[in-house]
Amino acid sequence: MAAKATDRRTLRTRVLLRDALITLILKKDYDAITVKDIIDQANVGRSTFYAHYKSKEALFRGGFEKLRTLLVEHQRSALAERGNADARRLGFSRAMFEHARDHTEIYRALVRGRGGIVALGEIRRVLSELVREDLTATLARNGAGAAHRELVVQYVVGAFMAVLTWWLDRRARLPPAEVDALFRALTLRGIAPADDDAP
Amino acid sequence: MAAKATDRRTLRTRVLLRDALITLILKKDYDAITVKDIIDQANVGRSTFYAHYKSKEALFRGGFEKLRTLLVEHQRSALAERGNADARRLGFSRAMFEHARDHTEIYRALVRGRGGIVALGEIRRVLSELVREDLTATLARNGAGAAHRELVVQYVVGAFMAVLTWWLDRRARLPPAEVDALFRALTLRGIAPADDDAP
DNA sequence: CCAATACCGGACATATTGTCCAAAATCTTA
DNA sequence: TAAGATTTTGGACAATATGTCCGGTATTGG
Repeated sequence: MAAKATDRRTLRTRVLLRDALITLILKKDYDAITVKDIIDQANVGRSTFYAHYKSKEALFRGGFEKLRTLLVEHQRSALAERGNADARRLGFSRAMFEHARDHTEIYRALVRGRGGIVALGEIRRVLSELVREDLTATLARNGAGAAHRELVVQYVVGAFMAVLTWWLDRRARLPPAEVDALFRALTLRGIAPADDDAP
Repeated sequence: MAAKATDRRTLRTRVLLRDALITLILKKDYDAITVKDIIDQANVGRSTFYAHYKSKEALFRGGFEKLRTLLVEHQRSALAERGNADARRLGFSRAMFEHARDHTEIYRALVRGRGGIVALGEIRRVLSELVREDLTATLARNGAGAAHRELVVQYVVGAFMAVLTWWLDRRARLPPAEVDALFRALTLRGIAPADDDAP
């Protein structure tokens, strides 16, 4: 692996490779993309590619680092808020929807086909971390549901991923704020919220 | 493609191939399995494989058909039962967990790794219908959340699939009744259930 | 300026895919 | 049961992908 991440040549190469992969993903199925495609598109030598990434997947996965950082930040600031309890929960949700809306093209490309498996898996991994944090922070006091906390983590993340992909499939018509609100309501209070007798 | 599905040789070969794939899936990652692996395991000629299936995927999908039929039948009989109203809410849940437990081997083989995407996709499709019915039946009166009912469907199914796979990954240790109860509680009341003052 | 380092580019061994064939084995049915 | 139909075999085949390696060249940081 090319060690120093500060060398201009290193940075240049990595950007070229990532951009090339994104370009290709928008054009064809993730599975159909070969290392050769990538280095041709990026104008980079084959050995250079392997000097930076072990495989196509490694390159692909690396692209999610920024997203992870973004979501972690939002989660942290949400947890730090002093508002009502609900506002502190699920701090990643809103940011995630907004990020997806701001990069609809690439997200939609990511979600479809085989690449979606890797992409969604990666997002799922990041979100699981955050939800785990959330639960640890907010459920710390009542040891009640702590027994199967991991089940809850999977439940929440699974639900979120489903809503996210549904939303993307629907071309992200609903405003992020709205989907976010719906998701939060469902997650925090369930699908049968106080069967209010309101007409 | 070998035409006649009644020829003993044909049937024998297909069974051999499907069994071989299942055996291999239990041993290694779906992605890592090659056609060669399969025909070696099945003791079948390479050309024979391609006489029956276009690809590894085709074989995988075909093998899943049986499970799908089985699942639908199970759901039918579950729906036909006469229970009180509460029991019919999310009625698929309990039956699904029990069915999964009764066929743990196959489920785990299908669900694990990336090969599971295809299988889970089918299950997801079936469940979506059931949940849609559920919501239509129980939320019919209050037109409130009807606007984005499909979002709720995806939410519930996504959450359920996540719990199911988590449960399977954990070797289905928890009794079906217990997972079912947890899932229902989360879905109907949310993860922050009325912060009951109970100690 | 110059030593360090990253890139090139192409060769290389290896592996996988999917197709093809003629001969042998097996099946169906008359 | 015999014969005609069908399937399996086993290996050869081209095409393509992967991952490693090297000497030579270009760029960089100090």
